[in-house]
Amino acid sequence: MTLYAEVILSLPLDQSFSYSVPESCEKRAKVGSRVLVPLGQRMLTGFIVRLRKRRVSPEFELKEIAEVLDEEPIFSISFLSFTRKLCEYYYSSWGELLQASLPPSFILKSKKRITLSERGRAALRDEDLSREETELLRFIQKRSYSALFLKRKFRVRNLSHLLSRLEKKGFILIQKEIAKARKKIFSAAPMSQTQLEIDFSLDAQSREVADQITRRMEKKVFSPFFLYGPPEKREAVYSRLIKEILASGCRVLFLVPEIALTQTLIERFEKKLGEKVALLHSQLSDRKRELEWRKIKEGEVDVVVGPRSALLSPVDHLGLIIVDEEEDDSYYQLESPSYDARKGAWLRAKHEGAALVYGSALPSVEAFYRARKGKYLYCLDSEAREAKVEIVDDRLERGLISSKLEEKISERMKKGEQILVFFNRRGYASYLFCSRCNYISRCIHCDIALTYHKKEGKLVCHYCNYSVVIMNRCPDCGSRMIRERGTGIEAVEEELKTIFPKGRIALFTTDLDKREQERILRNFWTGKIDILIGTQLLAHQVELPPASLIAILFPETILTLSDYRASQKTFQTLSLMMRFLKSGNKAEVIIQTALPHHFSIRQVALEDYFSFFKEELKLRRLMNYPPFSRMAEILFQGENLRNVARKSREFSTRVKSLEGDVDILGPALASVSKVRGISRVQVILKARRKEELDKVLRESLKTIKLRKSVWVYE
DNA sequence: AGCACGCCGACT
DNA sequence: GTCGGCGTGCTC
Repeated sequence: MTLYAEVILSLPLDQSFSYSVPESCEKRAKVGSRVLVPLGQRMLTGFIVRLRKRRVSPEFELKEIAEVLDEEPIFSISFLSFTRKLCEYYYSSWGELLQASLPPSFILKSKKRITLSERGRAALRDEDLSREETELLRFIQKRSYSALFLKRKFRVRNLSHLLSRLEKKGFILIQKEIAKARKKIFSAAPMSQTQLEIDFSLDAQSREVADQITRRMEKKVFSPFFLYGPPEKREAVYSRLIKEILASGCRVLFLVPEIALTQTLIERFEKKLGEKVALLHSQLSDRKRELEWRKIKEGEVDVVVGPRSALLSPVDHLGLIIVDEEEDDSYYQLESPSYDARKGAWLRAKHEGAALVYGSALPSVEAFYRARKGKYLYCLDSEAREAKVEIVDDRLERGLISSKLEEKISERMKKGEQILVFFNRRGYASYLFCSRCNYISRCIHCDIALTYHKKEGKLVCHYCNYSVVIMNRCPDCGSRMIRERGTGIEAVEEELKTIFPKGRIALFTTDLDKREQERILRNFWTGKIDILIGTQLLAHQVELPPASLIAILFPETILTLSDYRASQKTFQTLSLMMRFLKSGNKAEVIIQTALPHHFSIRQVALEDYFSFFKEELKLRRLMNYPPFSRMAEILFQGENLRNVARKSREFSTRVKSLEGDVDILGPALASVSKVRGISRVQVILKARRKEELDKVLRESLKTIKLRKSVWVYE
């Protein structure tokens, strides 16, 4: 009797494909196994998600599975159902998510190899060929190439046309081959005996919290916790919980923000937890990643530490998931397959009956609200400190650096103390314009003005990196009256260098490469820099030597973003910066702003998260933003705006025609309406509950055939 | 996604 | 007439 398999492929489709299982594969074809299957002209790696004894749709002949790639299923049933839930929640493709959870070498697919034939060689000599034909045949003279490579190399739109023509004429050979899977390497690493060195120094309050959580954890049913408190105390509680869970024979998943996994943290973890920990991070090579994946799969690892993608690692017997620094947005993957690892952790813990611990000193308003409401908030008091914070009203100032700030910096410099300056805009000026004809240089690929980078003498697009050498005449009217508008961080540096010519001043931005960034940090640590000026990148550093003066310039660059979370982002970023303040009452912070009365700036100054939370929550309630509603942002993208606009209108009409209590905003051009030549139109949906969004979105997304991304905010 | 097919203007 | 650009629709 024939078996039929339902197979999920890594395509941007919300659909499975059915294949018949040939007798030779019947034993190994199991739910959760990888298979090689034919689809159209290709061979692809898919995943069996269901086996049937009878075929469902008898209308057409099914193809056979070509090969089962695994001896034992690579995905457990519970992992399959968890990932399915996760991508349903975020409207992503299940196949893409499953693929993303595996090392790249586990995915086999056919590739077309193109080789020049003898006749082709002759034709190249003797025959008259079109420009494109000659170009391609010449290119493949020396060696053969894959079709995909050629497609990228030549910007021919319809390569398959060209290739099949050449094949018909006998000029080229097209072979389909499947890259050989590397031999299975089962790293037979011996079970490590490393004793866990865990620090138990918990104060009374932390011990009480840890005990409460432990008691609930022992029941081995899903239970969420939110740990609100400073990093050292959270870490102590985590250590204790990890120990408890390990003792009970379960494993731990520990998620941290992308940027937090620096070498120092990795070393610390290794020391504390020994070899039974797998550390996943972005610098890992494919080879190393595969090795770690296998170690986790084989159960040789008890604790998996990593950024959001670690959520998808194959840990069995999961007893505890920790999501530290819950407020960090790097948990939300915006590229396909998009998902939020914070919600993902919730879903996974629920599936596995595990405990879930979020931790933060600056929780997102949404999570904090839910934790309070759901009665799973646990507070660890931080030691009150009285930082001296002063808000300087910039509207009364003339220069970039207020006289107050200048005075303070000068004082600190005299004492030989270090200063941190935060300003969140790269470049020297937002743009250049001609004061005669008002011409502004814009990016040719994106709908945005080019940012002036004085050091490089360039105008740069911050969206696609396109750049042009700076002009001294207006390209439009030829006038020399080129002016700057909008201050960037390079201008801050220039101004400070003018005021303090002897000061050792450095910039810290993403414009520097990794090595330069490290060099600057080292120099700041060793005291070779007096004033370090940086953007977000600086604020997100895990550690910096404490500074006795921190200057925050124009936080309104974040506050005026068109995002309902702008206040929260401001509060978070400024608080992050203020972590680097030296303790003791001599240290101080200056916030120089044109919005000195805004509540998020005032409450940062008071270091009062709770007041900020209450204020922000009030606004969210008034405006019906999350956590009081759920929002979905749908971004339509395409080469011609006409088509994108038409499809997005079609979509909104469809949504409106469906029954549902959903508000619809747009379609409207996205805030940057074109990026890399792709036009962008967005629609925002708002509803009381996620289910209401689902009801209309599932239906209407299917019918619109255009590249689209969906993001969920809740 | 990637691939084939079919339609249409333009150029030997 | 063919070539090559482009939109459309399907893949078990």
